[in-house]
Amino acid sequence: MPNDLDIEGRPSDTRVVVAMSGGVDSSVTAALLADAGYDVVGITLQLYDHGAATHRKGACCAGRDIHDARAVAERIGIPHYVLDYENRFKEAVIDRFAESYVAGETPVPCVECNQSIKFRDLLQTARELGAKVLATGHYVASRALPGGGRALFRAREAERDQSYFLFATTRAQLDLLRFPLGDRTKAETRELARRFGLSVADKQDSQDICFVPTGHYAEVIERLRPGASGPGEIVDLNGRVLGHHDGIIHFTVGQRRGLGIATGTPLYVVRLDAAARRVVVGPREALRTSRIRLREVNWLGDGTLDEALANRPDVFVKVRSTRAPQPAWLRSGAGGIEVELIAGEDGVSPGQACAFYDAGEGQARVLGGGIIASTVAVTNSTRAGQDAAPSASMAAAR
RNA sequence: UGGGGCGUAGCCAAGUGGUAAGGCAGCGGAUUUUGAUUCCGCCAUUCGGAGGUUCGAUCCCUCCCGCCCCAG
Repeated sequence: MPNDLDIEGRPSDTRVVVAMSGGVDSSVTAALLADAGYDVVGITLQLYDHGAATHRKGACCAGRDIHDARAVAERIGIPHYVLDYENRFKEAVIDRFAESYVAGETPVPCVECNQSIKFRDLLQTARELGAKVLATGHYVASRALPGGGRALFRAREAERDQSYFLFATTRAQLDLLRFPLGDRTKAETRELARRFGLSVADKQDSQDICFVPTGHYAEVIERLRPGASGPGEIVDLNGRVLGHHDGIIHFTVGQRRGLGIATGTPLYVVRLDAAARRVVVGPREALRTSRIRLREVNWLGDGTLDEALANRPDVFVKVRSTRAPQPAWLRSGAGGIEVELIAGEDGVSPGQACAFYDAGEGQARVLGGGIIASTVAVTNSTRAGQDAAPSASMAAAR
């Protein structure tokens, strides 16, 4: 009979590696599993230089956090290892992050980190250590499917749900991953932390990009790619020059602040033209997007992606982490997989994630998702350059 | 150097004898395991300058400075 991690055998015979960041969530995850009798091994990844980030509250996996993770492991009596993943983290996450910005996109480093660092590299390490599965403190639910395999669902507490950052998890990875906190609330987690006597019980939630200690991500990019993003023009939808900026990397679609241009009405970044080093701005209405083209699509629903697409399925999508899933159609278009947003969304940026769900509320099943390659405005007559391979937007900019 | 108009925060702008609206920009905070958005707060002891009238002037008068228009 399978135990509560859906694995055959007794907990004590089941080795589980827990990815411990030093925060409350992963600490409680480890404590919970240890308490249930599993053979738990804690692993903390050192992901980046901790010199700069040591004093940063809420940062993950540098100095202070490693310390906290170690203390928790000691407290709950499990072995704990710290692995140096700095190089691979830099290559897989930080460098890509910089490249994405330089290319005029806005990346989601957490997606990349989960996908390659945690669920590929660390998972493999866990297997090598004899673990049946890798558990993390993510707020997302994973359940065994009747016919075999597992499915991913949004967390019980919708505001806490982290499925947006996990859409790229493959089925194979899903089989080897467990998320014990998916059906718990944050309040419960903290309560458990107190009950287990963990020092991190009241530790502040992490936020912002973990490897950007100052909160100024552009500084990091500038250091990694000196001069890659030079100054350029800020133009309106008709190409009229309204001002100048010192680097496209400082902006993202939908952004209002930082433009420094005072017309009587608010201006937002409508799109970025990396080749021409231009920031195109317009009124809020110009932010409305009705269609999104995706790349790197991962399908987690029943059947194959092609089978699903054949039916032009009704789905719900999230194009940002902080909003409830919105109704959409999924289909195969000229340029690949496309998402038609029924109600439209504002400020959708290439490089961001688009996660699919089977419902707009509750613990919807995660059907996968993709990276936003380009967007099409609601009224595309005025904005030919918006739907865009780089060549098209360059042509439109002239 | 004839006539007319205007000069209020970084930009735009209301007020016009009773003690400086608003928008944009900017700054700070809240929210947020991505970027944004959004929300909240702050932002002219002072109205081109100097005098005068008045209990009291951004508002009335005089002069000066600057800008704009028309110009027979």
